[in-house]
Amino acid sequence: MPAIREHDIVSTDVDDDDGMPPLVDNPNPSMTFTFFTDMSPITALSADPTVPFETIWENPLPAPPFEFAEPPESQGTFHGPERVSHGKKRDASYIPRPPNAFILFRSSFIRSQQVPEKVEGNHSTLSKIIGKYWKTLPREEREVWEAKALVAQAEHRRRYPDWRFRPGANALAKLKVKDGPQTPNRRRTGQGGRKTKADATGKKRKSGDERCAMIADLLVEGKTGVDLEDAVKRWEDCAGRDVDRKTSNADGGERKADGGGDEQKEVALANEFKSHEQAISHGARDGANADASASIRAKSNEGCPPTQVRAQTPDAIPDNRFRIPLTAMFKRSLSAPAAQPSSPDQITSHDSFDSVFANITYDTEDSPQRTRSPPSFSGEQHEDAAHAVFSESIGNLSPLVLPSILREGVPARWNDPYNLLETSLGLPSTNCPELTYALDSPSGSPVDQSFGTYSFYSMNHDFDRTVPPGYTQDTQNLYCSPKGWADCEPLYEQMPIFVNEYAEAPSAYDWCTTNNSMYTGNPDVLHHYPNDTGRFGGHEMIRMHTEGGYLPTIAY
DNA sequence: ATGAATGAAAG
DNA sequence: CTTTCATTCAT
Repeated sequence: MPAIREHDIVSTDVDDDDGMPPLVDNPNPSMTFTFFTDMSPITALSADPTVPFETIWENPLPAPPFEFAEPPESQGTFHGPERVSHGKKRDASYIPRPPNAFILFRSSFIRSQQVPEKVEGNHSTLSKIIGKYWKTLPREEREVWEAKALVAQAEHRRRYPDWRFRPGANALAKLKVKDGPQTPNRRRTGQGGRKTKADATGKKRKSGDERCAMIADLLVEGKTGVDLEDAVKRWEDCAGRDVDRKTSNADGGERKADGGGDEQKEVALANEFKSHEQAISHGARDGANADASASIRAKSNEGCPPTQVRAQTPDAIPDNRFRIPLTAMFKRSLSAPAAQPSSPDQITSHDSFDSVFANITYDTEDSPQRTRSPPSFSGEQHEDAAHAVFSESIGNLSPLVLPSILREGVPARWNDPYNLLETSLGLPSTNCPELTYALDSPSGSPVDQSFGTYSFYSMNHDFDRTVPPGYTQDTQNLYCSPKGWADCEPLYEQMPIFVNEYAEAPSAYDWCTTNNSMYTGNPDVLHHYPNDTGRFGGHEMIRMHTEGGYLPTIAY
């Protein structure tokens, strides 16, 4: 029994059924809101506390390429605290951290068993491979995982409102339990601490890294399973030959900081092998990795590619430099006091709505300037204001959704955080912080239930979320383009309406304005039609019709 | 302020 | 052990 637990607060009250924190009397209120009578609870899916937290990201629906197809036997199984995370014996009531995007990705990847055990069974090595693979993910694809992480985080907050991350607590407990010497407080020994594997590992480790890179590249090319195994085998043959050749030369046994020739040679070798493999079979995966030209020179000797340098899997996708991660966009510390301490069990759709209403503020306090993230956005202030709203929305209301998935050939959507199209609302600019979400959906069923109408309405269309950082308004054409800031006026709505990763792009949106004007349109263009009157009590209304979409695994 | 440390999954 | 990321802790 650990002396210190991270969640000690949670245990203040235990008389409830599900071990949830005390039911705080939920005041909700003070703000008047209007709802549609036909709105169904959007909480339906996640209100059940018996559902493992992990279900948030354990969505069994296959939807490549954004989700890995998993072997049948593993589907529907949960992996998480309830199942004893990973051999780590912990207090039954221990609350793990919510997973981040990468962890989710990694879990899914491993569960998908795309890399055969024979190829690599060591999880440390797998982490390396997956880490490299992760870096090659196109932005849209990574956003999916970031969004999942957001959802997971939101759900985590919902289930454990009082939980906070306490790095020190566990460490202290450890020290206490093991009063022993305890390895020098050096964690993350990275390279410094214990690289005593100098000798025999000298060559091994290096080629091991190279192997990881190679496997990652093969994955990028779309190779999995047996194909991957074969390709790896071929590479190992070639690499082995080359390594032998190299070791015969001379090697003091230096690695690390070696930046010099050997590493580069190996990289070159790997690169050319990659192109060689590409020649053998074209990768089916998307991305900017299509480089068939290099594959022409596949005149291999003994099945091994000739020596030649070639660009490898990029360490970082250029685009990512200018991209605001969803996790940053919706960032709000879990530890930040819940603006609305309502009990999870009490969360109903209306409660959710209320909480949303009641907590929308322009609090710029918790918006940490991303000092290092995006290089230079002159529109940070705007974004900050927007960020506050987003944060609250995510934190209390929750992501109804996951970020839009920009599929191949699918134009940017009006509500895509990074792609503004014609979204001018042409509405009066009255400032009114209230904001509401709602979801018309068949209530109840989990995961793969299609949802009919997805509604979003706000009492204010002018919350400062009009132009995302890096975008500027084109007053002529009424759209924003990534130029700069200049004189942006709040003519555009940027609403974080997300759809879960399995949802198709909405077929149409429509919304009603205070003028009882109705807008409708496709994801890329919205049209106006004025026939719907008086329906929404004078509030801003956006309704999104979707087809073939699914409810998010979790909703509030 | 900013870097270091922690821990989330996994076996 | 090993990854990335989010968060907290310490300087």
